[in-house]
Amino acid sequence: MAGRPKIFDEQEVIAKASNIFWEKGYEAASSEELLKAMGIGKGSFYLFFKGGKKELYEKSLKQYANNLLSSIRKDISESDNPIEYLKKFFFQLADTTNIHKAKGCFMGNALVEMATKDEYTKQLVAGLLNELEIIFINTVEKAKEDNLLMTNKSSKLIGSHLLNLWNGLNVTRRMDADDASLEALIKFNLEILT
Amino acid sequence: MAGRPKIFDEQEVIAKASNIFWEKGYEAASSEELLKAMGIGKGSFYLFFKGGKKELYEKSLKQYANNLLSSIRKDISESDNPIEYLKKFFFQLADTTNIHKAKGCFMGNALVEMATKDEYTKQLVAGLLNELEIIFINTVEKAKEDNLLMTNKSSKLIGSHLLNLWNGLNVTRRMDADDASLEALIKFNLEILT
DNA sequence: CCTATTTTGTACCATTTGGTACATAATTAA
DNA sequence: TTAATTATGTACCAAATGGTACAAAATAGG
Repeated sequence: MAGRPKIFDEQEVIAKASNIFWEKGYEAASSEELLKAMGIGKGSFYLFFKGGKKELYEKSLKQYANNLLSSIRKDISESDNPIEYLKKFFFQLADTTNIHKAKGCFMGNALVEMATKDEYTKQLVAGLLNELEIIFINTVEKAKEDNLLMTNKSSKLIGSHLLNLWNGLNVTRRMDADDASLEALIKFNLEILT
Repeated sequence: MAGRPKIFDEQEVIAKASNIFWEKGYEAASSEELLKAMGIGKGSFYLFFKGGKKELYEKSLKQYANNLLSSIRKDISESDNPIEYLKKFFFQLADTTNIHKAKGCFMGNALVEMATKDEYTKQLVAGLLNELEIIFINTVEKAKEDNLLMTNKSSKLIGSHLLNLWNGLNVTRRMDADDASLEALIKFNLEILT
């Protein structure tokens, strides 16, 4: 294989672009700052991302989501009490020291921005969030089987509740409520997991 | 008072601009389409909105929110069962025939878009959403006094839960879930009002 | 060492952006 | 009728946008 060698790794530059997109959203992230963050020039970028900014955005969302989902799946499968894991997962949203506090959920942000702007991307993001919901549902279902959880509510209902809680908290916490209020709110919404 | 007469009403043009901002967000709403929707030219616009697009956006948010809040307060004060009113208020979010289904909540959208972009506007919107929360809290509090509601949870907790539910549903329903699932989700989250 | 191949960096570009300048139109008060 | 005042419409503008063209650089194989 001849040719000048690439100076970047695709996954790495996508990860760097993700941070910009997550913080600023699609439109507000200029290609200039994206390129700067990625550390590559326009020549290379448009050679490897023929779809331009939109392609980069979609790949950012997919990669970020898949990493997150994989990480959660792994943690749950390794946990001896998945319900407790879920609780911690939500309580982290009340932690002010969390770096990502003001950024919300990358997928949720994208859903809001793309909902009226780009049907394809919206469906893509909706699918990713759906995968998170499925994780919730499966985790709850298995916990029931393992007698870790007693409830007459369906796993589907609880899973959809958890996803909606996730979506809501990622908006609500941007109102700068104090940690204690958020914690009480989360605790209340997780009583179903008791 | 001398001078050429105005051809527009400020509140009316703000309302028209609100529809564009609500649907597209701040950045994606171009001044061209805003002006077109408002039916006025640049000359008039920049004369009355010295702050330009940003001022228009903020006034749109304030006016929309104040109208909504006033309307809700009025409905509640006239209702003989405010708790039932609240339930209907939420169940409308599961109605597909609702015109605004895909648009989410104007304030929630703005909070997401402005959170990392403009601290002032973010605080403004957070304040407006807070007013909605206060309505929830006061309504619940009064319902308790009137024995319309029995619960050992604080009104503040329930109010914050309702606001978070509102925020969540306005994101979640953009995933195009079917009405029945959304209804079940809402029903579950409103059991506290039973 | 030369050639084919692949990547890189930069100069360039059309379009769109929000916003301004200013002449003109439409009023009222004197 | 005229002068002062206020609103309107349009021509214009600098800056920023995402994207393209292309020459130069860096490699591998022959």
